[in-house]
Amino acid sequence: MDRDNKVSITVIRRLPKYYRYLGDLLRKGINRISSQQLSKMTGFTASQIRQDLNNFGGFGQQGYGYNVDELYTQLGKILGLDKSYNAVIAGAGNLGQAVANYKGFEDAGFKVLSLFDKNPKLIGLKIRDIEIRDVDEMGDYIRRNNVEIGIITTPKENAQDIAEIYMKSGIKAIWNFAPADLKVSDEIVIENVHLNESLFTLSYFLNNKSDYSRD
Amino acid sequence: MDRDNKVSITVIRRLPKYYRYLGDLLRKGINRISSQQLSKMTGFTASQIRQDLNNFGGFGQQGYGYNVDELYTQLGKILGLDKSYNAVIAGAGNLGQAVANYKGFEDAGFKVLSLFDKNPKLIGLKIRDIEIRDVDEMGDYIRRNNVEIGIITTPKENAQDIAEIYMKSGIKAIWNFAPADLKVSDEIVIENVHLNESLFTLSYFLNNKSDYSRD
DNA sequence: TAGATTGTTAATCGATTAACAATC
DNA sequence: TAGATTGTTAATCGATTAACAATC
Repeated sequence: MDRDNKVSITVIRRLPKYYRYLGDLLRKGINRISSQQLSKMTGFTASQIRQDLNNFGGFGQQGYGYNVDELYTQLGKILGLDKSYNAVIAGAGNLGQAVANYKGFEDAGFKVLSLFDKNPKLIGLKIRDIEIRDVDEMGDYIRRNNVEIGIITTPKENAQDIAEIYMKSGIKAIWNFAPADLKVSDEIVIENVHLNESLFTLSYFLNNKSDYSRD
Repeated sequence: MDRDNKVSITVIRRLPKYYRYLGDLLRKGINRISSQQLSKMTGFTASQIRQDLNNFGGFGQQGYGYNVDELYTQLGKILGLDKSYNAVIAGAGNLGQAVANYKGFEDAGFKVLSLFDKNPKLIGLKIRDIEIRDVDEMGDYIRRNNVEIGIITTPKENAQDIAEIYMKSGIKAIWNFAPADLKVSDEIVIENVHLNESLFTLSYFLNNKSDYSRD
C-alpha cells in the first residue's frame, strides 16, 4: 500500500459504496469487474474509480479488470471491516433501538454490547438480548468491556455530556446522531449523522428542482 | 436573488448548519453576527461563509455583519422551511417509528400523516397519533392526501418496490434510509441516509487516525 | 497476436482561500 | 471620522476527467 500521503475524505466516503456493490456482485457469483462496469453501477466515472483504488494499491490487472473477491476483501481491510468492534449506545429511544436492532451492523463486525438510558422505565428492558442499563453505569461498563465505539442517540441537550463520558472512559470513536457538534479531544474520531441537515437538503431540492441532479 | 446559475451541492449542504447555528443565536437573543464569528462556530472559513451566502443575495451589511433574525429567515426560505409538507413513512419498524416520533421534523414543517407496513401486527397501531396502515393502501392514501415526501425505512429488499409506489402516486421527494440506490424518474428528488456508509467511514478513520481531521 | 483495461500522468474544472475596495 | 466587515475579484489549491503507454 502506498500510504505515504493522507487519502482525502471525498475518496474515503466513496469506498463504502464500492464495497456494497462488490458484495452484491460476489453474492451473484460474478468474479470479474472492470472500472467501466463499476462506473455504470455506482455513477462515479471509471477514471475516478481507478484513481480512488490506486490510492491504496494496484488491485487490478491490465486487460482484465478487477477480481471481485479480492477487491472486496481488500476494501474490507481498508475500511477496517476485517476486525470486530464493541459498541455501546447512549439513548435507548426509538433511534437507539433501531440501531441496536439493525442486524447489518453486527454482520459487519460492530457488536452493540449494551444500551444506556436515564429513563427508569427503560432500564432493565432488552432489545434483542441487549440490555438497557442506567447511564450512570456507562463509564464503568465501557472501561470493563473494551468498548471502542460510542453511539449517541440521545436528544441534543444530552449529547455533549454523553460525549464527555465517552471521552473520559476511553472511547475511540463516536457515532453521533444528535443534531449538535460535539467538542471532544482530537484523538477521538467523530462521525455525524445529522438527519435534520439531510432533510433540509431534501427540502431545498424539492423547492429548487432545477438545481438538482443525482449526485 | 441572483439565481441564474445552479448553486453547487457542496454549498447547499452547508446551509442547514448555518441555519442551525443561527437558530441557536436567535434563541439566545443575539441579533448580530459576523462571518468571522460564524466561522468560529461552524468551522467553515469566514470567506467561505460570505461566498456561500452571496450565492443567494447580499444579506449582510459592511461594517456590521449579518442580522441574525433576517439571515435565519432568509435561509429558512431558501431551504423551503417556510412552507409545510405532508409526508408518509413506508416501514414502521424501529427506524420508521423513530422518524415518526421525532418532534423536530414536525416543528420544521414536515408532517408525517401516516406510516405503512405489511406486518399485520403493526397495522392499526398508533405512533403519537399517527396510524400505521396497510402498505397496500399506500398509493391511494398518497393521492388522496396531497403527500409530497415519501420516506423509506424498510429493509433494502423492499426499497425499490416502495419507490415505485411513490413514483406512481405522485410523490415529489424520497428520503431513503435503505442501503440501496433507488431507480426513479429524474423529476423525483432523492436524499439518501446511508447509515452503513457512515459507519464504515467511521471504521476507516478509527483504523487510520492519521488520515483523520475534523471536517 | 489483437483486444481490453489498468495505472498513471497531464489537462481541466471547480471549490476554497486570500485580498481588498466599497461602504456602513 | 475611524473601525469593522461585507461583497466580490483574483489566486491558489484540490479533485475530477481525459488520455495513453504499459501490459495482461
